[in-house]
Amino acid sequence: MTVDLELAPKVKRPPEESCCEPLVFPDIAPDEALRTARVAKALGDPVRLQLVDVLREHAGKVCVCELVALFDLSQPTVSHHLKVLREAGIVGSDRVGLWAYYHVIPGALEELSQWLS
Amino acid sequence: MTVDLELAPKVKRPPEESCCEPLVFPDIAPDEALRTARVAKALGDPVRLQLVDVLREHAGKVCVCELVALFDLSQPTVSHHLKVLREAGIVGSDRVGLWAYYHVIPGALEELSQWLS
DNA sequence: GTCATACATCCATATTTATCTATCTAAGCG
DNA sequence: CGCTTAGATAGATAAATATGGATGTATGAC
Repeated sequence: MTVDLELAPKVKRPPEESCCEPLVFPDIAPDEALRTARVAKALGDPVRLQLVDVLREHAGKVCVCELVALFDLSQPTVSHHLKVLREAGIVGSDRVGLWAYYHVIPGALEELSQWLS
Repeated sequence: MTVDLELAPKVKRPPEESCCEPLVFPDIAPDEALRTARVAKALGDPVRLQLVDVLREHAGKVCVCELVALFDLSQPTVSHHLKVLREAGIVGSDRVGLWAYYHVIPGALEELSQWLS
């Protein structure tokens, strides 16, 4: 994940005759694009999308062992997907004894959701 | 992108004593999860997100040369990103003479948007 | 016809990612 | 203390991805 958005300087425009509307720029701010894309990227895997789907309904009530049982994947792989979601700021976890309970962080999906609307 | 969702058979449950709510499943259907994740994945890059952002406002009015000028990226790289968006069913293109005009396909973001709400 | 232009495709490369096995850590139990 | 169990981490590997240079393919101008 590059932090540089690679946006060209806004002054640099092609001097050619217009083939289309000139001076077009994204409406979204570069840093918002970065944050929104990061969330979308984390959701861009069917396993992770389903994990979030489960956690939205059963926040704080489902331990990881239950999440692992949902998929035909190894425990470390599910743990990896949870880590990706954690690093994207989408989920958080609480440890209670031996078990870890994950939840969707409130508002974590808000920016993406807003942008889509 | 694996087509197999790796969902475990729903009958297989851990026989151990309950550490959490048993019999939890995603609310989302596996095929919908696959489609939604595919769209999210395509949006999971700041360049592509900004491309879609521009096309939402200037659909059919911006040629690729203008899109290339927006970023500090080569033309083949922008073309690659547009292809990813095309293959995800998010954008379409029309050629007019030498130029190609892209647009966001109506409803392409609907399923993801709905799921997020 | 030749030439230039806009865009796509091909090819190579460096980086990232998904997955597993093996291992580690922390907590609970005896 | 040792043993077990839940979960995270480490390491390895195969696959996917981002990027750019070179090339191909139309189209339009001449």
